[in-house]
Amino acid sequence: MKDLCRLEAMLKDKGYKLTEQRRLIIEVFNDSPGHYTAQEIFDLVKEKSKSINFSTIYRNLELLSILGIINKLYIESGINHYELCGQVHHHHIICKRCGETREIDICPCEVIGEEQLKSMGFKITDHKFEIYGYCSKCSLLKE
Amino acid sequence: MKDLCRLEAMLKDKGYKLTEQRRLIIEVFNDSPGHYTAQEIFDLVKEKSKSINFSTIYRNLELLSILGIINKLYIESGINHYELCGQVHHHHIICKRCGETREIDICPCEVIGEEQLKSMGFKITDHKFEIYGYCSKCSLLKE
DNA sequence: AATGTAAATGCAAATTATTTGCAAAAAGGA
DNA sequence: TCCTTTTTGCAAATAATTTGCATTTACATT
Repeated sequence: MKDLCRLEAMLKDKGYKLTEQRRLIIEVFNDSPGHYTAQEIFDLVKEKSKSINFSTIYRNLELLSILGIINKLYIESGINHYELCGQVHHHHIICKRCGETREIDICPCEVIGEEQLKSMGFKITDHKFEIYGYCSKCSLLKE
Repeated sequence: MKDLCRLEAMLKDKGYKLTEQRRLIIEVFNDSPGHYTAQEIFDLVKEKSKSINFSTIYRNLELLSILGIINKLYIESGINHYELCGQVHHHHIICKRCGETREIDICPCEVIGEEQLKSMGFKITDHKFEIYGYCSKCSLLKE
């Protein structure tokens, strides 16, 4: 809840107005951590008995991204997902047969030196590390 | 050149026909290694004075992906890139604004211990590591 | 509290990458 | 050459996202 206030303060600080819609979008992220698509946000806001337009959602996701409040992440299917910044960081190991997805907390960026990352000439915002293979059950079954 | 023949043989092997268009698409990858978007392939094929339809390109990229001849790279700009499989192992750093994609040869799996990978209980086959951010040009633009 | 103004919203239409249905054309074996 | 199956081109459909514009809203200032 205080988080919510902090985020709202951040908006005001930069001269953005605190609208009902904006509050509802932030609330989605705040209510339960995780990553959401624009569609999911649309549905969740609607559940709160408030209709919202997709263009409003996209415009605000863009804004929150730029302000560094949320992070746009790409998850394989071509649909963008968004998550609050500063959550517990993790990656995934995925079974190619059954699709089981498990979180792993090894992060390559912790292991790779800062300098090496900086030397790439990019302003790095995030990264994806996914390991694919067969889980214990499936590696028995497979072939 | 022999590579091209090998790929073409692979197609025939599986009962697919070897069309002019298919040969031209494979040639793009063969001519110079790298990753291409559908649009880039379209343009490159056109340069060879042969018109080709986008649906043909997409259908063939899909096919070549399934056959394990090329690799589909999902990148955050929303445009998919494709590259030949079996190139020197590398990963990518991708600009979220302009989509510029550069190869990096840091590989997390070399850095993370074998034992740690094994301890996950998966039979690991492959992995993906992508770093996202803004390239030098775009980090200036994006205020 | 009333007002003015810049910012934000909703709506509908545009855009962009990609996919699909279908008739016509081409590949490759018989 | 003929036949069957695959592939292509075309045009239209999707799906996610973006944009233009008139209307509405937030909120600082009277």
